[in-house]
Amino acid sequence: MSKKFIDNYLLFQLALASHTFSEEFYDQLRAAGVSPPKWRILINLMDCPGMYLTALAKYALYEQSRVTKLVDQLVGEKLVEKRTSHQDRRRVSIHITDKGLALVKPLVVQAKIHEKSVLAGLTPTDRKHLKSILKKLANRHAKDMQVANLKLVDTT
Amino acid sequence: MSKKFIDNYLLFQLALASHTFSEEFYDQLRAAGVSPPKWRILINLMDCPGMYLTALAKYALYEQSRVTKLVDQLVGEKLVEKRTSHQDRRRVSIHITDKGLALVKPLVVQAKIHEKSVLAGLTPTDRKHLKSILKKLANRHAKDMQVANLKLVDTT
DNA sequence: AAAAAGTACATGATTTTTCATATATATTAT
DNA sequence: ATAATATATATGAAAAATCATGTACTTTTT
Repeated sequence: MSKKFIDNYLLFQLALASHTFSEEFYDQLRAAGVSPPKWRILINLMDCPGMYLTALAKYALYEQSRVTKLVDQLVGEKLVEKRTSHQDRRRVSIHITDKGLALVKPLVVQAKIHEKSVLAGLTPTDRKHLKSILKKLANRHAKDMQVANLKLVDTT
Repeated sequence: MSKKFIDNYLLFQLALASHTFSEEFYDQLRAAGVSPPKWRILINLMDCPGMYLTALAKYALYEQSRVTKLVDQLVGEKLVEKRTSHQDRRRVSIHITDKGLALVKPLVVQAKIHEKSVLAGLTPTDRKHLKSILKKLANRHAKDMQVANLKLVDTT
């Protein structure tokens, strides 16, 4: 079958790789009773606790209003907490709870194992190249963050 | 800010790259009045006209029932046509119309220009490595297609 | 120091997407 | 040939996501 345009189109290639491997891992997540969006919120908070809601949204690649709703659900499950900033009472910093950490930590272990299985399909040099190139590409997103002059975490 | 896990986690890196660049292009699409899902259906059909609905769904990375609905909308806009297969009357092969091609072709030109701008941020060797590695990764998806023993196009 | 403009987050209506399942046709096993 | 199983697509209710806008607070301008 000829897929002349698509198979060489970077955006499709990236979407395909992302989709294929994410779905693989999402099956494991769902088996643990965690939806993919909640996982994305939780690992971001694990990496960077106390992030402000808008920053969290940008890092988790979701819309702000969606993150408001996801966070509210997670608050209901006692997996995260919201704290109003004292410096700026409009802002809400989000903190992962101990319960949240207890849920997410074993999933991080699983994620690392899964990642290994994905990378196992590549040669060591390919692995190195891939990660280094993806990091270079990530800078464009990082620039957007700067342009937005985004304040990330609560430093009270 | 320390993002120790996420910044090195392949699935996140892929999602970030895919998201960042796709959103850039989606802005152009929306300006042309085409939603991202419809674009994905249409380019797949441009590349491979007459695909069966289920195959189209796998290639466009959407669920079957969703593609049924997207295709029905596109039929309403006269951008694609559905034809029942004579060999297997359950199957529906989807064909892009001339109107559909006329809509999509200029967008393909834009997509190629946009892709160039993305790749411009990389060295020529990085560009080569990236595409070749992504193609290797794509084989896992291709294997799924084979496992599913998917009949792709109508050959009446 | 007001007024105006800007920002962070929340809210609710609308749209999109998913999930479970129905329907129609094909294939396989008896 | 018939029954049982499997497959392709459609459908409709439910859930999730988006969009436009509201509210509360801050910053900037005059």
